[in-house]
Amino acid sequence: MVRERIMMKKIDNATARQLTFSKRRRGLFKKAEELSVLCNAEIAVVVFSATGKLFEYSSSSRKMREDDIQGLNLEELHKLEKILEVGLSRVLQTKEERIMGEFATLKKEIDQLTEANMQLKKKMALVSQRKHSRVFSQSKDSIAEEGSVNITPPAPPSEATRADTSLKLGPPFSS
Amino acid sequence: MVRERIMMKKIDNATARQLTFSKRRRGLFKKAEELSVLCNAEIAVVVFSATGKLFEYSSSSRKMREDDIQGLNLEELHKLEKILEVGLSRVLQTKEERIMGEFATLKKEIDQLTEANMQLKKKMALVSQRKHSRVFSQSKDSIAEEGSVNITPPAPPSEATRADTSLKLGPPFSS
DNA sequence: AATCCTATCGTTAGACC
DNA sequence: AGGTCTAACGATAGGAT
Repeated sequence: MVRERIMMKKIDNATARQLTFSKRRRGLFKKAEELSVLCNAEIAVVVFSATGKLFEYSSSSRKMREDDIQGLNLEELHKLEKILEVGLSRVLQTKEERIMGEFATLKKEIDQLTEANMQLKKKMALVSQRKHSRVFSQSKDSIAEEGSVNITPPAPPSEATRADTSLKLGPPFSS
Repeated sequence: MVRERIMMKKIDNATARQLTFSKRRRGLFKKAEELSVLCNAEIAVVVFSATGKLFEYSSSSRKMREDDIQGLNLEELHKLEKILEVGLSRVLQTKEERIMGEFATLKKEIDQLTEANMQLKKKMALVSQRKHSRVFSQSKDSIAEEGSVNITPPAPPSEATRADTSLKLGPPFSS
């Protein structure tokens, strides 16, 4: 078991690559932590895996503190501003698209359920009629009974929906 | 020269600390680069030194690429959005303050120069008078001569100035 | 996928330039 | 400040669990 020198190129074997990613990511975060402690520096590290998962390290509980930014000159501020602007706009745009996608999925689901509900109502009406012929009259208004599927139609998605990307989100939808 | 084990706390000696900061920062960026290459990951590292200087590494020429963000779920997007929002607002605010400070400094300088200029004009007028008494008449309109200090008064800073923080910046002012 | 193990590689403290 | 050198420390590939 001779340890071989690592070539600096993408690891071919997917399993080995994933393992290395996990190990070296921890190593990187540790190095960042050490640098931050030893030299009193403020550090943020953002890692996107090839599969798109986000990993993040920040030396001071995920924030760019007042103090850290104070010392920067205008050139540095300008540079950082641009980085953050691009990042934020990308994130906002992706988030909006994602939300729209979720809306579309939900709407589809609702349509399908609504359709299913209608079918059930029809069936129910038929059963009700047959019952009626054998026994006696029931009110036609109270079609919905215990155990039936009944859905309140949602408000139709308006133009305004699209603009609001800062919704208070509940537990995340899985992607 | 026995190398001692490093204690994980802030290095007391300022010189040694600076040296370690420089070395380990390079090391950290190298590790980030390696991880990015080996595992096809997208990585950004932001380091603020204790003195406030900014150092930045990004695996793909300072950008959060479309692809990196695409894979994130809503929770991750929300998280990243918040990080970037806070960072950006801090940066923008600091930049604005910095620019306002620079404006104040420049205005002060201008006031001083204007004052100096007035004094020089007075002196010039006196010299001119004395010359006149010894030689002969000069037009009183052409007070400004080669070698004299003359400043065009700037437009007074308006309210509008404060709002514009996205000025096209030239070479940075030193801080 | 995370953790342990360990031989080995890579990083870096300390010294000098 | 920055680069070089080197011994030793720390990270990690490969393997096992």
